[in-house]
Amino acid sequence: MPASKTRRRGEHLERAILDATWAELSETGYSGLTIEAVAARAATSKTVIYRRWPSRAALVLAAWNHQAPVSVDEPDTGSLRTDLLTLFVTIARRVDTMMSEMIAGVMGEAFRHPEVAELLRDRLRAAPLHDRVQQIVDRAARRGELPPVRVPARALRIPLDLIRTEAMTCGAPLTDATITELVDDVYLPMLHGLASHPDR
Amino acid sequence: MPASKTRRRGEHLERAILDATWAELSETGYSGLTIEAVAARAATSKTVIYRRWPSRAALVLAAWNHQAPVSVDEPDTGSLRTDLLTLFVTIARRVDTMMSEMIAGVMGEAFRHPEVAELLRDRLRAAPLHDRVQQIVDRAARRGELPPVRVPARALRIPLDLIRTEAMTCGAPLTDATITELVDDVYLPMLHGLASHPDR
DNA sequence: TCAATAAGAGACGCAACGTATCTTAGGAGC
DNA sequence: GCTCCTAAGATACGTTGCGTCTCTTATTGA
Repeated sequence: MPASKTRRRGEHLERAILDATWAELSETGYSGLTIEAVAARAATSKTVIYRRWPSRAALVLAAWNHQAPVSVDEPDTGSLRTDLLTLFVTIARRVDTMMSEMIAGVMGEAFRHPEVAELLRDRLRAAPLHDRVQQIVDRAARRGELPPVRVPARALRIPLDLIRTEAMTCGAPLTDATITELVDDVYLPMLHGLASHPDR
Repeated sequence: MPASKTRRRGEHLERAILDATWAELSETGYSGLTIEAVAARAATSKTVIYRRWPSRAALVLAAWNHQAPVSVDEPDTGSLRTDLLTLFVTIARRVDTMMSEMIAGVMGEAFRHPEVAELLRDRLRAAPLHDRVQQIVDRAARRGELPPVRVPARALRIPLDLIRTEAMTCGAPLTDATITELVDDVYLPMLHGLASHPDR
């Protein structure tokens, strides 16, 4: 492409590449994503991309982090169970097919590139959604639905873990029935167990 | 390779290919696995493999299923908690790094090949380990540690799901601390919750 | 014994990899 | 405003593995 456009640099260029990566992901998925296609879409060249990110997985992770997380307000629905269902549905909507395939792909490469593994781990652990659970539990305690508990960090992560696992093994969005199952057969019992046998 | 060896066929040949696949998986992992290398190791040619399996993922799944599952006896340790810890450790030992990377790889391809997705789903759901949980719970009920419960199918799958998720995001075998966390902060509370608030 | 079938060898065009080289634009410092 | 110097961008390269194809030859079972 001759000089009709001015040459981009730094921050600006980087954003363009990450946006192009995200667009490619949406269109062709992780397995179909090629550095060459990203370069073409961003109207730059492979070299520029390789200068910044050492692997496809690193690029994709950067693009993922670059995507502004849509903030969601979690309303008080008046009961612990419906609060949880709402939360699970919110998470499930976010972990769609493209997302799952991307995570599977990045996971696969994480075994070869330790630095990717670390980035991925951080990404999955830092999810702001985890805090929501404690808020929901606190509300339930205030209502008297549950004795007050401090939910362990591990238990806070479970909703996202379960939904991700399910989405990845099904290769399709979660059905309402599955979500109800996760809440009624797993998570709600777990919270009741935690609350009524504290510590142990 | 000229005809020093007699030409293999059918069943016999198939086993040789699946064994070669498993060996390649162990050595180079899923991401490094190539059909050409498998063919070379099995002393056959690509054509023969492509005639039987449409994709790398399908071949790997077949090799996985072909691996004879090591049968493990699950002893009665005298308490629900230690029974569970023993079970979790058994599962975790089985889901080692190679296994996790393989599953991640197959999952990635499952999104493109629906028939692979189905095979994978079957493989993950049919795990004989699921039944163990109900046995352990029944024993605990007999001891009086827990009211008797019928654990829902979804809840039976949780141990394997959690361990797999953890192994895949860590890229390393689970530590004892993690296993203890999964039992104490998640699964044991869940069972107590299920047992003391049946149905709901 | 002979035909049908499947194994095995190899060549193919293709796509993307990751690297290396070179030119040129644009920003910083003076 | 001029000049460096850095980074952008283009392109070409060898490599690897893909998946398909064609052709020969061994084996089997009727």
